[in-house]
Amino acid sequence: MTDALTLRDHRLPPSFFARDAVTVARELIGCALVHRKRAGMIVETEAYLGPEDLASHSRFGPTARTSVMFGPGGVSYVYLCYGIHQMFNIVTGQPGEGQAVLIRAVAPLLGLGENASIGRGPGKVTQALALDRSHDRKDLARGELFVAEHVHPKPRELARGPRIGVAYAGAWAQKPWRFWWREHPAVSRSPKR
DNA sequence: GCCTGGATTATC
DNA sequence: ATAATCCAGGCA
Repeated sequence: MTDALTLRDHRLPPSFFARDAVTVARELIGCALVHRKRAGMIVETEAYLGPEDLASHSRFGPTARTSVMFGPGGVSYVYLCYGIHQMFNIVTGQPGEGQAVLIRAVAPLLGLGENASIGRGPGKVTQALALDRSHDRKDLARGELFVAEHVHPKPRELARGPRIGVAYAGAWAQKPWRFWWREHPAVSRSPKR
């Protein structure tokens, strides 16, 4: 059974996030993203590496917005995109590296109701879990926002491919650093290019 | 300071 | 195909 107490007992430790973003992005599929009384099973992620990755927000080095990416793993990074949508990320790796994983889709686990089924995409993840920029730079090792290991009935079928919406990044746009649960209905649509 | 363009989404 | 909506980051 999935309930709030069970999830709370399976919070992922900082060591989980201290590894490289691609590994963390892959292993987050199937885990639970928990915020207060709401939880969603992560079914789609994208890895963003450090300044060398021209698709990453860290490509300009530490700035007022992105300095959190250069801190330790296991901390949230939430930003506003297109002036409309809030995007939820988790910093990974070691201090100074500038990596993060974007959570692009979750499936309803607890308290999401119909929210999660209305529309899809990373902007809907924050909406469903009631997250916004006030949840930026939160330590996922403590508090009411965290990721938990989650035992799901079906074995996950993992797919991977290029990240979405980063055509400006040249060759880096081709890197297969998007991961998703194959054929899961909650996964975002894949726009052309 | 000004200007450009988004790790998007829904609708026309 | 395009509007919505605002702010980050580069450059002057």
